[in-house]
This record gives sequence, C-alpha cells and structure tokens, in this order.
Amino acid sequence: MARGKIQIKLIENSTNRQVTYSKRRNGLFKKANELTVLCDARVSIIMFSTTGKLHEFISPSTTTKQVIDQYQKTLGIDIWNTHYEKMQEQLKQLKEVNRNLRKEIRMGDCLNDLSIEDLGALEQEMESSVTLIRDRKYRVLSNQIDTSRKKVRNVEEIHKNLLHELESLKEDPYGLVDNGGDYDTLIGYQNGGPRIFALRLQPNHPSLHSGGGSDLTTYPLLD
Amino acid sequence: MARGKIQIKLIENSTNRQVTYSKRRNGLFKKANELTVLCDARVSIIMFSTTGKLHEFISPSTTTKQVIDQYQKTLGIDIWNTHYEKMQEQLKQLKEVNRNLRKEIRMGDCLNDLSIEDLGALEQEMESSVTLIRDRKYRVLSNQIDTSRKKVRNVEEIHKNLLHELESLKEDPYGLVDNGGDYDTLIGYQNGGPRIFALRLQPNHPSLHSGGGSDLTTYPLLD
DNA sequence: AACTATTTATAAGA
DNA sequence: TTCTTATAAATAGTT
Repeated sequence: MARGKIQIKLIENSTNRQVTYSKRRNGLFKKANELTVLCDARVSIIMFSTTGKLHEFISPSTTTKQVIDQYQKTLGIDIWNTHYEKMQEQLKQLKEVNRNLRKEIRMGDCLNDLSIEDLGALEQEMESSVTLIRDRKYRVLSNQIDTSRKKVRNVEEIHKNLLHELESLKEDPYGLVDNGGDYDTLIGYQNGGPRIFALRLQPNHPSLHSGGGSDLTTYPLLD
Repeated sequence: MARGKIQIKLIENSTNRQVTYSKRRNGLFKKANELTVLCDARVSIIMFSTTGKLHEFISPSTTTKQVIDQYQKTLGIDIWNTHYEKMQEQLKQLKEVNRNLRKEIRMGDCLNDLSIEDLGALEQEMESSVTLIRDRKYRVLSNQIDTSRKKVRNVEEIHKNLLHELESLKEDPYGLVDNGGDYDTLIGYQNGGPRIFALRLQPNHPSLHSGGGSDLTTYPLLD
C-alpha cells in the first residue's frame, strides 16, 4: 500500500512473504489492541505461519483460555472432544497397565505380602523354632539317657554290695550280716519289704546269652 | 485517523464506540484475511464486545477448532475445562500409583527372582532337611536309650542271679555254687576274672544317698 | 451508510 | 532485522 499497490494473493518470494507476514502481523495486533482499548472489547488472535510458528494476541486483563472458554460456551460446541478423547484413551491404557501390575503383584502375593524384612524374620523364626524343638527333644532324650545311666550305676552299686555280702558270707558262713532292715525307702524297686538279691555272673547262662547279649556289645555306654 | 486524530482510549460515547467497534472490526478481519492470503497463514480471531456479542474470523480452509487444537498442542498450556483438569488429576494419580506399584515389585525382586514353584521347592527342601536332621538325631539318641535300657536289664539279670546265689549260700552255708568259671566273656565289666558281687540294700548308706539317690526319683525308667 | 479529509499502515528500497 | 518514505488503505467525523 505504499510504493505501489499489491494484489491480495500469495507472495511468491519467500523472503518478501516472511517480511510482509511480520509487518502485517504487527499491524494486525496493533489494530486489535486499539480496538480493545477504544471499544472495551476482548480480542484473541491466534495465528500460525506456513512454517508452523505460533503468534498470538490477547487483550489485556484476560486470557486466551477465558476467551476460548467463553467462545465454547457461547457456541455450545465441545471443541475439546479430540483432546478429551485422547485423554480418555490414555486413562484407559494407564488403567490397563495398572491392572496388570496389580495382577503381577497378586501373583506373588502369598510371599509379596511379606517384605524382605518379614521374610528374614520368618526365616529366623523357622530356624529358632527348629532349634527349639531340637533342643527340647535333645533335653528329653538326654534326660532319659542320664536316668538310664544312673540306674545302671545304681544297680552296679547294689551289685557291688551284694558281692561284698556274698564274700562276707563265704568268709563267715555261720554269721549273718546286719543289714539295717530299712530297705523300703530305696527307690526304683516296686516290690516293697526287705530283700536281698544275689547274682552269679554266668555268661553261658541261657537266659543271658540268648536274651540279647550280643546286641549289647553294639551299643557301648557313653562316657 | 481521518478528520482528526484520536487518542487510543475508551470511547466514552456509546454510539460512537459501537460504530468504531464495527468499523475497526471489519478492518481487522479484512487485514487478517489479507494476511492469510498473502502469507499463507492460518489466523483465528475471536472477539467479544462489551455487550458480550461474539465475532470471529477464521482463515479459509481451516476451522477455529483446528487452530485452537494446534494452539494447545504447541503451547502445552492447560486451557481446558474442569473435566479436563479432573482427568489430568486422575492421570497424575494413576501414574503415581503405577510408579509405586513398579517400585513395590522391584523391592521384592530378590525373592521374585524365584518363582512360586522355586520357593515351594525351597520350602520343601528346608522341611525335608529339618526332618532329616531330626530323624538322624532321634535315631542316635534312641539307640543310646535302647542301649542303656538293655544295660539296665542286663545288670538286673545279673542282680537276680546274684540274689539266687546268695540265697543258695544261705540255704547251704557250707557248700559252694558251681559258677562255670568263665566270666571274662561277660560284657560291661572291665575287671576280668571270676567274680561275685554282693549288695545289701542300704538306703542310708552315704555313697548311695548323697551320690544322687534323690535325683533318680525324677528320672523314672521308660516302660 | 456514504463521504472525505486526514491519519495510519506498509511495500519497496536502503 | 530495522529505518525510510512514497503511497495505499483505514477511518473519524460529518452528512
């Protein structure tokens, strides 16, 4: 419009077009601003160049969002559908992923419900439980062994005394050894009353030999 | 700009303002259109008058929706409505949950490396190991008990025989019982050679009483 | 709305 | 890009 009239048609020269775009854009924005001030109007200008570059004008004291919101409200058009739909897509996908993750976790739930710490504690618990049971069993059994050993010693003691008595009788066949007469208090023997046991060591005696004499050699007494 | 310059400020006269708004709006749209044609740009103008009246310009071969979509896409600005914002909230939360779920899965990885089958096998292994050890221990200990029991029975047998011998001696104080003379083969007694033990039941005997006689009551023999 | 004096925008050149 | 400037275009005020 100066230095020559121009036809309103695409400017073929790329550089010229670029310059004109810049100049006229500024002019447009200036006019828009003047309009805003002069007439108290709200104006939103959004423009994209061929290269996709964005430029926008918005009246002071408002926002593009507000203008667009009012535009949508006024026309009753849901111009956000595309975006909304995209977001719904995204939501759907995320939920799907979420569900799969939860499923994955649930697969290992019986163990995943327990943390590593929990599992470590469980392991210790199991170990100590095993130890506990082992110890108890051992105590009971060793008590039994101990008891048996003491019984053996007791019987051996009785044996020795019997032997002494026997020898006393041999040495003094006509006398009798005083035995105190109070046998009932001795434990381990159910048949009450004074008693005297005698035993001859008879390795060839059938009752000893066949009874299990050979077995005994395979189970030596503990220390 | 004609017939006198004007100040760029609100036109007080309502009618004048209205007229100017109309004239300048047309001028703006004309300029926008020229820009569109000359520079192959896409322009969207949305404006509201003070009275709330809507006017819009849009470059041919496009729509306001498209321009606004691209606008949003380009700026990434949240110009969307409440619904959109709610969805974004939801998206955010879902992503957060998602991240946590992934973290949770990663947390239990050291155990998740083992499948349920692996863990089950591990559990069985542990159980059978415990059983194995328990059984072994039990076998050893029960053998010891068995041995001890047999020892007791053996000693008791010897006892009984001694008792018999003692009684035989009492009945026939001048005679001697034939004892076969082969005692060395009897197990459990280190001191070889023929022997005869004698024992008097003496509950008040110091060696028996203080040695552990009371302990024995606490450890009854097994059936 | 149309007119038009005047201002403003801007195409081309620097 | 910006500046200049001749000139086209826009428009304020009038009719």
